[in-house]
Amino acid sequence: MEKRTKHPEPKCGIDYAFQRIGGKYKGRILWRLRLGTLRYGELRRTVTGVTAKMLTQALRELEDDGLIERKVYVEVPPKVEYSLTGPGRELLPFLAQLRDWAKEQMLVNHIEALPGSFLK
Amino acid sequence: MEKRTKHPEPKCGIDYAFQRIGGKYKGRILWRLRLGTLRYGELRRTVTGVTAKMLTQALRELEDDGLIERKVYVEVPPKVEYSLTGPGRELLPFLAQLRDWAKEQMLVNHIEALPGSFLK
DNA sequence: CCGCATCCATGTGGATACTG
DNA sequence: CAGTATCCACATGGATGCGG
Repeated sequence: MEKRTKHPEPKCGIDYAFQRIGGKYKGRILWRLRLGTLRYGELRRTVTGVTAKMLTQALRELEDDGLIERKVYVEVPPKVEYSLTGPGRELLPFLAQLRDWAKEQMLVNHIEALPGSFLK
Repeated sequence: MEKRTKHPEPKCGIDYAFQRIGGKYKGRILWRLRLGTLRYGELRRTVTGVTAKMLTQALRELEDDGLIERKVYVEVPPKVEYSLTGPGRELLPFLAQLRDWAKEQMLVNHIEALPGSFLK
């Protein structure tokens, strides 16, 4: 094992942000942590479809980028807790807004896709 | 040539949104289009680092997802213009705030990385 | 319980050449 | 000008097994 992902030089703010939260699972991980601390296993169960490998990788990158904090309890059985940092928490309003947009889009697209929809 | 990308079933709103705008260049493309219509060549020059292949692919997916509109002028030389649709425009406040967050993070991280910073 | 190591399939993305 | 077509390197991501 060696280096953890190093981002290429961002071209602008939008680029910088997407390098940090643009992964396949990172948005959902941050969103799951909005209500407070979660253990590794809880994240793995609630972020459906993620494998242990990808979850660990995403968590490490989020940690390296200062968006989440990783706290290890040295005990048996092991316990590791993840929580948002200040910068990570600042992303929540944007994610909420994005979620609202998505919910509206899903509704509209679903209605338009219906056969014989009254909107057509 | 055949099928253009089909998204897997989204797990939630956050997932849905990132499937549509989460690519390597999509955020920057949408952001560049915030001020109005742009031609293909203009996009290619201003979205630095993108190749023709990837730009075309991203534009097609954004079009399929209803976030941008593609308008072809049948003339010589050819001319193709891209602009945001209604749903695409609704993403701009999100991108603007994300950009603000990123600018702040870049500033803070840069200061902390300086040797002998007064913040340390 | 929370990972890491390894192998392997598939996807992403760049370089180059070509076209209506 | 605005793309396609082809080739290929590398990254992403899944499956499985092992370890503190």
